[in-house]
Order: sequence, then C-alpha cells, then structure tokens
Amino acid sequence: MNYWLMKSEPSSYSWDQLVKDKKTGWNGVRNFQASANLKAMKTGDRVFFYHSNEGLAVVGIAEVSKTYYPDPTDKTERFGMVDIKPVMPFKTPLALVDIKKDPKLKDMVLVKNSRLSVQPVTPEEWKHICQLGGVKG
DNA sequence: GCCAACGTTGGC
DNA sequence: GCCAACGTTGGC
Repeated sequence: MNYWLMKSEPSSYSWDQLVKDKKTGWNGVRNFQASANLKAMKTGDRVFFYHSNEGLAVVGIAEVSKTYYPDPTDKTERFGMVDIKPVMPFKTPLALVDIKKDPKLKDMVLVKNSRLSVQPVTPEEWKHICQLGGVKG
C-alpha cells in the first residue's frame, strides 16, 4: 500500500464536501508530475487530504476507490484522474506550520515542493502524521 | 492581495 | 533543444 497527499483549496472543494459526497473524482490536475503520481495509485491506497490557501492543514484521510482514467475535462487528453472516498477526519488538523517545525516532517514534499498538488508520503511520515492528527492510520 | 517559485509553452 | 516569457500555485 502506498501513501499520498492531495491538496485542495477549501473554497473550491473541501473535506466536508467530500464527506457529504461520499466520493469524488479528482479531476483538474494539469501537471505531469502530479499526474504521474495519480497514475501510480492503486485501489485502497491512503491519501492525506490537505487544505491549501485557507486552513493550511492536513484535515483527514481518504482512500483511492478507482484508479487512473482519462479526465474528461482535459481537452488535450493528456491528463487523467482517480476517484477517492473519505475514510476518517483528523481529531486535530495538522497545520503546515507544525509540519515545518517537526524534524521528522521537514523534508516532506509538502515543505520542499509546495506547489506539487499530488505527492507521495513515506510510511514513516504517514505514521507520524497520523499520530499528530490523533488517528490510527 | 502580493509575489516568489516553478512548470509549461513556443519562438528561434 | 534551449531559454525567455508567461501563467499558475500557494504561502504569507
């Protein structure tokens, strides 16, 4: 099983919306690196849901429910998408400022390459972040 | 709302 | 195939 982190601006699509929808198609990625990560996802892979721009925190865990398929909103037909569903919310959202302060997490892609919207998370990082978020990953 | 960082595009 | 120009992301 692999671990990932996906970003969304709450004003365009929030964690609460995902919970309400039960699942969502993660379309709109227009970046090759992010798209390659989507392609590498397998059903059942776990995903941190991160609120960018507002919130700036990891707020919950989602799961890949459908693997990579073409994104119908992409007219160039170069990019794809996956489906995800909510698993559980964090008891305590983990803020970016706290991630940056944590020596175990300061090398995360989230910190190093803040503009990548779909990124891998190491098992060590996953475990640690779950602890800080008050959940069992 | 600003702007730095970065990815993509397109002219040469 | 290089690189300048441009657009977008996202933290502050």
